[in-house]
Amino acid sequence: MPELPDVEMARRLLERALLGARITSAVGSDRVILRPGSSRTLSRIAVGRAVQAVERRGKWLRVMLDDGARLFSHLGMTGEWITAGVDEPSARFERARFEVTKGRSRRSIRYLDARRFGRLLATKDDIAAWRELGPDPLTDGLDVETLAAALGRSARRVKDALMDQTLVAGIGNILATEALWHARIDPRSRSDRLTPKDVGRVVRGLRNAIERQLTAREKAGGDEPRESFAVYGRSGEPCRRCGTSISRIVLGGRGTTFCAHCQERRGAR
DNA sequence: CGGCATGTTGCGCA
DNA sequence: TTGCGCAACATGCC
Repeated sequence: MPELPDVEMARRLLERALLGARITSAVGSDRVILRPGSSRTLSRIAVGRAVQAVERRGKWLRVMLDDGARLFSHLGMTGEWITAGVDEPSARFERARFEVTKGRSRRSIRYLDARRFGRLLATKDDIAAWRELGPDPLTDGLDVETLAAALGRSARRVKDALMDQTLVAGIGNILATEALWHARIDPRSRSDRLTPKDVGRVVRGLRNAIERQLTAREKAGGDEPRESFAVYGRSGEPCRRCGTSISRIVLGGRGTTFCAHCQERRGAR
């Protein structure tokens, strides 16, 4: 379930469970997810440590430990964190588990991941993927100047540029699709052909899409209600603005829906 | 059975 | 060098 809003929900859950807690056990049951580390690395770095902060940047989570070491979590396509009682049996697709104590209470925090595209890393320093992340729209804020500069440097399709984690962090296929619909810009537009006004609309489109997905999750408690999407997954349905049937194309191997009538193309191809 | 999937990386080609 | 398609990763679900 992972794009920025989902990862933010995961961050809040981990913060409630881990902040101020001490890790008494850490076990990973899947080398793919721990790669290039191992369950031994994970427990060696995490066990005995207290958690000082649970942060998110884009789709990455960073758990800061009291000796300066850190845990990084990326949810891939199907990753999920849950909390459980220490005696509860393993959940389906459970790949790693932490046990923590906070005051007198003991909790078990578990990482689930069906497809195993996610990552769980224990390191002494920040990893490259974290360092190379662009500004996060929620924690760093999104400003038109910065985005305009980033988009202006490349002739790529604007949708691909928005999903480039080094330009802006946390935008995936859903948010990019939704934001461009809100902005009324064709996803195939060249990113360097957007006017400053266009970039302003993209920024508002992103804020709008992020905000409504976060709210939808806060309300529903879990899954992303498809109801909260304006165009994503709605090919063939009428555009909510103009009624035109929503188109579906494939860009960079990803399904892309848009309204061919009210999302205008910038830059011919 | 076929098609699709919220992510990332690496390869080959133009 | 840049942009882009595509396969791979490993699996679930409709």
